Amino acid sequence: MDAIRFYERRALLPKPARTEGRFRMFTADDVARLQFIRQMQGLGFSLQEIKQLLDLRARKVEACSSVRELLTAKLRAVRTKGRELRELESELAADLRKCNHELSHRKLHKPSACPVLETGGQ
Amino acid sequence: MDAIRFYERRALLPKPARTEGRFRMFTADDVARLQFIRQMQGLGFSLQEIKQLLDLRARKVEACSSVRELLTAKLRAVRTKGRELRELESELAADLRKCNHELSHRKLHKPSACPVLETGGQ
DNA sequence: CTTGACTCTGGACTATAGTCCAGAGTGTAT
DNA sequence: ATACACTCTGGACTATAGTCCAGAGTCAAG
Repeated sequence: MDAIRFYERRALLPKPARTEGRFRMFTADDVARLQFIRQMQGLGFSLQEIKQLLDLRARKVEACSSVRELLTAKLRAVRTKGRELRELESELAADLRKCNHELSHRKLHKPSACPVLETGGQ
Repeated sequence: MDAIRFYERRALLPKPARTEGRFRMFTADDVARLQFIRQMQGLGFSLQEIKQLLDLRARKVEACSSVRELLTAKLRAVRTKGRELRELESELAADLRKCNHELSHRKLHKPSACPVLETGGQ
């Protein structure tokens, strides 16, 4: 819950309506926003960047071209990240196949050998 | 350069050989290691996690099955991240197409409208 | 062999993204 | 009505991932 107040202070979440006793009342929209924040964080965006993205979607701005630029930049970054992630994935998957294969033939060979560790995986 | 000394202290890079005057001498292997660290960081792994991965490749461990488990976990995480990233990418790409399209027809319509901002992009 | 650019050290400092806390107040189940 | 769990606040603290610094030393070119 402390994180929510933190996001509120950083203006990633709007100041919520309160009960008579000053307790925050969250809307479904707040929840969706929070989920968006968490997802973007998981993808490696900073709170500052996430705020920019959120602001893009909320603000009534005239500067469509600046929106366009930010989106283009984000998209490029996301594509690069995705490519790298796919490479890492196939490396890890290959390591894992080797490891599993070795494991299933374990008793036939010297038992301390691990093919992933031997080769360094790449 | 400060970061390198930091990684060294955190044992992500090995203690390098020194010149007579105590200057570090880096090997090609050190450079590759550093590149690996930077790439993994870009993919959202913490230094601690990266250290684990590096240790896996360096240590002569008998516990191949624990290696297997760590790889499996990493792979699952990487796949999920990749899926999310692809979703975000197509969202951003769609927003961008809308934005570009609107831009090219700008003068025919009300000039302050931005389709990305109007719809919220999803 | 001097000079200027670089590196050495430990320690202090920074930004980010929170968590933890005490003391006070609130909401609700019984 | 009271107990108990939860929330409120600002401020202090934490972990991560570094950067910046002063004072000392080193390397390489001229």
